[in-house]
Amino acid sequence: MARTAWEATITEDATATATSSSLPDGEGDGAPGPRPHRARRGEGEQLRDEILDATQALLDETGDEDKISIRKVAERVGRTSPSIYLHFPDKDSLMFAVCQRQYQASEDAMVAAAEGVDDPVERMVALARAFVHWGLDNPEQFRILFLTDRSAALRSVGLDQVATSGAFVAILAALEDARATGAIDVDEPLAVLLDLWAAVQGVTTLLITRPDFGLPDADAWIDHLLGLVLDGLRPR
Amino acid sequence: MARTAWEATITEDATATATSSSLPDGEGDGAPGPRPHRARRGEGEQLRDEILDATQALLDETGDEDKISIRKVAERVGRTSPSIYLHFPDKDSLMFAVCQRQYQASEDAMVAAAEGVDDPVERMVALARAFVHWGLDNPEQFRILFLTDRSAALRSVGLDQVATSGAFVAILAALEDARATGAIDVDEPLAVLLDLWAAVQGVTTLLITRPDFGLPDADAWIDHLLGLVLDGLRPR
DNA sequence: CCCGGTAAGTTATCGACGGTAAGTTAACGG
DNA sequence: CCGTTAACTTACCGTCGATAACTTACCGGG
Repeated sequence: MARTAWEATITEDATATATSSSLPDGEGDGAPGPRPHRARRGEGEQLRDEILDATQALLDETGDEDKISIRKVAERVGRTSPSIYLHFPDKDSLMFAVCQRQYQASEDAMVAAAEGVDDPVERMVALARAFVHWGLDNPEQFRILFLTDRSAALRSVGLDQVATSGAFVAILAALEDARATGAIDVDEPLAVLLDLWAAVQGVTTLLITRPDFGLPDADAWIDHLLGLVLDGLRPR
Repeated sequence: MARTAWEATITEDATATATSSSLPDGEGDGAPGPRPHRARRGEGEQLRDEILDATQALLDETGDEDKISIRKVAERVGRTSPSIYLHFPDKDSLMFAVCQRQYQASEDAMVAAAEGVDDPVERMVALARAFVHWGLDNPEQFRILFLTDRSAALRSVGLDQVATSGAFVAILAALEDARATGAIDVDEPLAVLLDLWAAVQGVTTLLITRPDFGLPDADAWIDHLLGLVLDGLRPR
C-alpha cells in the first residue's frame, strides 16, 4: 500500500519539509532535458514535498491558481507532468494541499503569538487580526482554502472535529476566560465562536475581493466589528 | 461605435430580456448544423441576451463555472463559439455579467419585500436573511460575484458609489430609522453598514463552502449574529 | 551474482479548452 | 445594383488536465 496516499490529507504530519536538493546530482547533465536523477527506493515522498514547495512558490508569484499548470509545476521540480499524478490525484488536491500546509504552519505561529496576550478579549482580537492579515498576505491561498468547496477532504469533516483544532480551541479558551473574568456573558460558546468566525472571514473576504473600494483599514475594521459583537455580549 | 460594448457593464439597463425565439426560422433546416437564422441588422443585442440566458441556465444546471465552456454556451444558443466573443470580451466577463444581472433582479425584489417591514431593526434582519438565502439558492453565482476579484468592472468602483445603490441605501435608511426611534445608538452609519455587510457575507460564505459541517440554520445564525451586533449598538 | 518485483519515473497521446485571424453572407443605404 | 458593414462561420493555434503504456533503476532473496 501507501503507493498513493491521498486518503489522509487533513491530519498529516508535515515531517521532512526542506529536503530538496542535497545529493550531488550524478552525471553532469548539461542538456536542458528535465531529469537530473531519480529518487531512491523509499524516497518517493521527497518529490511530493518538492512539488508542494514549487507549487507554493508559483502561487506566490502568480497569485492565481488558473495560471499554474501541472506542466509548469513539473518543470520546476525537474520532472515531467505525469509524475505529479503519482503524488496527487488531481490539480485541485495539489492546490488544496499546498494551501493547507501553508496555513497550518502560520496558524501555529498565530496561536503561539496570541498566547502572550493576557486579556482574553484582547487575545481574541489579536487572533482575529492575525487571521485577516494572513488572508491579505496570501489572498489566493485564502480563496482556495476558505472560499471554495472543492476540497473533498473537508467534505466529511464535522464542526465538532474542527472545533478541537488550532485557532478554534484558542478562541474558545479565550471566550471562557473572558466569561470567567466577567467581561462578557456568553451562554453558548460555540454559537459565539461561529459568529466571530463569520465576522472575521467576512472582513477578510471583502478586503481581498474589493481592494480598490476604499474599505477601512483591516485592524480598525476588526476592532470595530469585534468590539460591537463583544459589546453585545457584555452583561447589562 | 457600440460594436463591442463592454465598457458599461455595471450600470446598464436590462431591457429586452426574453426575446429568444420568435420569428419563424426561415428555411427548414433539418441538419444538425447550428445555424437557424441570423439576427437582423440592428438586432445584434438580441443574441447577447440569449447568451446570458443560456449561460445562466448552464450555471444553474452545473453549479460550476469551470464546467461551462464557451463552446457549450454557443451550442445552446445555436451559434458557433467565436460568435460569443462578438458580445463579450472573454469568459470571465460573460460569467460576471450573468451573475450581476441575476443578482440585481433579485436585489430589487429583496428591497421591495423588506419595505413592508415596519420595525427598522427587523427590516435589517429581513434584508440580511434574504441576502443569505439568495446566496444559498445560487451558490456559484454568489461565489463569482462576491468571492472573486476577477471583475475588472468593479475594480474602479468606489465605496461611495455602491453606497448609493440597492440594498445599501435600504440598510442605511433602516439604520437611520432605528437611530431615530432610539433602538440603537450609531455614530458612524457607514462603519456599521460595513460591519453588517461583512457579517452577513461571512455567514453566507461559510454556509456555502462548508455545507456538511453541521453549521447552524441560516436564519437562526443571522438572527444571533445581527442580534449581537445590534445589541452592541444599544444605548446603555 | 543475478534476477524477479516493483517504485519511480517517462513517452505518447487524447479530448477539450479559451481565444484569434481571416473569410463569408445577408441586410441596408444610396 | 452595389458598396459597406453587421453578424456571423471556418479553420486554426497553443495549452491544458489527465491517462495508458512503456522503461529504468533500485533492492531483497536465492
